[in-house]
Amino acid sequence: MATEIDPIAQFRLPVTKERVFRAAIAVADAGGIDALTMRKVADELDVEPMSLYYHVANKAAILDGMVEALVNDIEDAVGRLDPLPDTADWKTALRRRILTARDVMLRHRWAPALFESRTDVGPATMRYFDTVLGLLRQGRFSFDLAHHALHALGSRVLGFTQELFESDDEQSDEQSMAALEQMADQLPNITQMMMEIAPHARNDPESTLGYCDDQAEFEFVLDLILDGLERIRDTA
Amino acid sequence: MATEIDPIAQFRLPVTKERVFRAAIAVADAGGIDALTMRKVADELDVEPMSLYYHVANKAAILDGMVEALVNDIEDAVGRLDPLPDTADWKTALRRRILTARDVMLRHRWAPALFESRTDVGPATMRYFDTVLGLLRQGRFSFDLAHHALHALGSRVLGFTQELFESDDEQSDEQSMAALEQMADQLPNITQMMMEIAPHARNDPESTLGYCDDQAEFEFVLDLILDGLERIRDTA
DNA sequence: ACCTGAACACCGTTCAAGT
DNA sequence: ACCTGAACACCGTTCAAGT
Repeated sequence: MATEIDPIAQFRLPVTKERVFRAAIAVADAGGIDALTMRKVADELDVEPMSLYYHVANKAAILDGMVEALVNDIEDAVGRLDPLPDTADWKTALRRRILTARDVMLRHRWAPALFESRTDVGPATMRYFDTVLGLLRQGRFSFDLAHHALHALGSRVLGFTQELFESDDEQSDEQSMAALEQMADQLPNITQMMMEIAPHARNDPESTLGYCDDQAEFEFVLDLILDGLERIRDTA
Repeated sequence: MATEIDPIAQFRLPVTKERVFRAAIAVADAGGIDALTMRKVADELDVEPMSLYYHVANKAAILDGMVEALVNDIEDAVGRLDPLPDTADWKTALRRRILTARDVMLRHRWAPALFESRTDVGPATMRYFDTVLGLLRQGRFSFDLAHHALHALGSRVLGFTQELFESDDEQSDEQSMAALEQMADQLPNITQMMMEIAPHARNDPESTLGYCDDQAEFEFVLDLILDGLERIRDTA
């Protein structure tokens, strides 16, 4: 039963679920999540759009698969880290894992919004949370407090927070700064804050709202939460 | 120059920006954010789809307007609360404001995802943050710490956290529970947690992952953050 | 088993035109 | 000033058919 072989198909890698997800990630990396269409993913794989439906049920399945693929990337990145000394405590291990997750996320700016839009949690994500839960348990957290901890960390455990003030690339910082100055009388506190903690930022188009360092803020809040959890553990 | 009057139009309210936003909110309340199309919003206003473009630039402007409308709803709800005694501290005031915001959010389940997807911050939202900043300043926070505090609270200041484990209505809890049991060997910690802190939940289809109380978790984490901030303020 | 072509229903939006 | 009809480009997806 020698199956006929498509003369073009034999010169390209066969389509698989995994390759569909990776192609989708490449499309999103290149053009943002709005550019992610079935037709573009198919293009990326050198295949007709309808072929995708042989491998995945629909677009939602691709979005779910992208999330799982990125969680696997995080787990791989954590695996490549130098092993921690036996003396390392839970906070060190968890903190390092979370900042590694953040490294992965920073390479896919569209990912946070995608993660938060999904409602189905896949097996890779489940295992990720199970591992984090294990770290907390090693840190002598009760299941009850560990459960609270997962809620407290939220998406931060995967290395991101969805910033409400995220500036998109369309609107320049000069523009938002100008809009802000126009409302100065209605925003007495924000205006004063801008002047006090970042007078230099008024002409610095590099920084988000003129004065935020996302990485520093991420770590500040992360430590606030980790320290708060530790304190609760030790006083309970 | 007596303008002709459309005999149908005179029996319906004139379309305005505000009415477009309110109609969009009604559509999303009824059918979720995916059901929000220009055509459905127009239907809601008893008007042709193309008429909307006379009042708003595009769909993105409607989404931005919906966010602003909800922020105004929050501010109104806060305004309707009994005034706090003069002795009330910053934490009481901020906590109450945030839980009031949450009440509004709970009436619009699609709103959290929408809020997080927007990148332009409108004037009402700006004023909201300015007010929160004012509360922190009254609590003797430096601008620097108050700024950190806004990051630490994140979307929580508007009454929501985007739960990664949010169960959608399609997939029943029995289903996710069954999927979880099937992976039990790969999820030793989660499995044990489920058995330990919520053995009763295994047959309780009412609770999210079987044992989470969202409101209680929200308040737990809120207090964790507020207390942590207060501690930093007092030791700085 | 794997891929494709044609077609459908639906979407946001443009443009020129109506009153 | 405010609203509309026709049309366009694009989307996810179905179905029957190809090799």
